[in-house]
Amino acid sequence: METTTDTQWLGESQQRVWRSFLGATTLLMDRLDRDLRNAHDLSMPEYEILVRLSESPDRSIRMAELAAQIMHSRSRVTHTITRLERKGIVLREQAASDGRGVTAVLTDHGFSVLERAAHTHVNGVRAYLVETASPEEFDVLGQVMARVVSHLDVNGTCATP
Amino acid sequence: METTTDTQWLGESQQRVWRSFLGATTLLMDRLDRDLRNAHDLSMPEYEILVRLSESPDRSIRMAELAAQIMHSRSRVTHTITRLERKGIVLREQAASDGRGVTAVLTDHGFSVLERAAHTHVNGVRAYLVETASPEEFDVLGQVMARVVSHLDVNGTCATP
DNA sequence: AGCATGTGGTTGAGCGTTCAACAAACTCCG
DNA sequence: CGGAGTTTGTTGAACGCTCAACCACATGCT
Repeated sequence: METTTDTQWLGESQQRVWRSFLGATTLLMDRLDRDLRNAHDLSMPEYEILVRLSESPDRSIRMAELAAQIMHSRSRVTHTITRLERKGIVLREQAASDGRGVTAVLTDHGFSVLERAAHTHVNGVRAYLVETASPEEFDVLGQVMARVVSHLDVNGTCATP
Repeated sequence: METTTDTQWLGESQQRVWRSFLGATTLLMDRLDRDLRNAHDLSMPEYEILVRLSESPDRSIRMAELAAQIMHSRSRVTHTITRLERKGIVLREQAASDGRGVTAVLTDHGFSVLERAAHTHVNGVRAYLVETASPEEFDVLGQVMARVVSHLDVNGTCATP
């Protein structure tokens, strides 16, 4: 572990950046989530899943792959898919070729929910994030975030407790 | 609201940035939280509160002010402080001069918990975020995040449902 | 003073997440 | 083949957060 004094503390300005980052992500995620819920009865995690499914051949993805794509635990995806299934937005299918495999499939109803929700979401992302940065700044943001991901997402699989 | 077609979708590269951002924040927050919990039985939200209290005169802040600083709802802060109180890390005091006011106070024990936890947290922030960016990039990050906050945090008060 | 409105803080129910434990199916090597 | 070890997905309890309702005090208007 760490002894009592060998830590390199954050400087004044680094701290300011870090606190802005914390505040911004809190406000941003809360807001996007709330917007989606109010307008379409859909949470952000649910929305992310719909997006991935809709982009995939057959509108279906295996549970583990889905979890990896959105960086959620397998357990979390199980629960989320269960809720989505109850709403008739998604359904489960046995994966051919692997007895354990389960693939989530987007229903037609689910797709139409997504089509409507996407407007709300994208407008939010634009207004709350994209518009606050110049294209150059936005690129920098992307590069840094990508590095954070590849650094933290060892072996492409999220927290598997 | 929005009609069916007037939405300006995100371009290929904007989408990549946005997804990196989502993934990075998910992984980053999860990891910092887990590190703190494993080493010090403290969640990120709890830690944030301790930091603010420790920086404040008398190591005490009023509930609403605390909520505003860390961008959480008043209700959320109430719950978090209740848990911290049970752990003996914080205690509640009636605010003089306002019959309704309650201020949270950091106990000595709480302060010593914070002293130890800070190492873990700061090392994490450095390793997972600061080190992945050049100083210039990090500044850009800070500027953009600060703008997001001031844009979303109208009236300095978080989501008051 | 007296009533309306606003603010500070709490409460409890319900939802969503984590975590640890588990079962079933796959892999691979002796 | 057969059994150890891994991967996939689920489960249920415990925890944390949100939301709406609420009480108590404060403020402002007439």
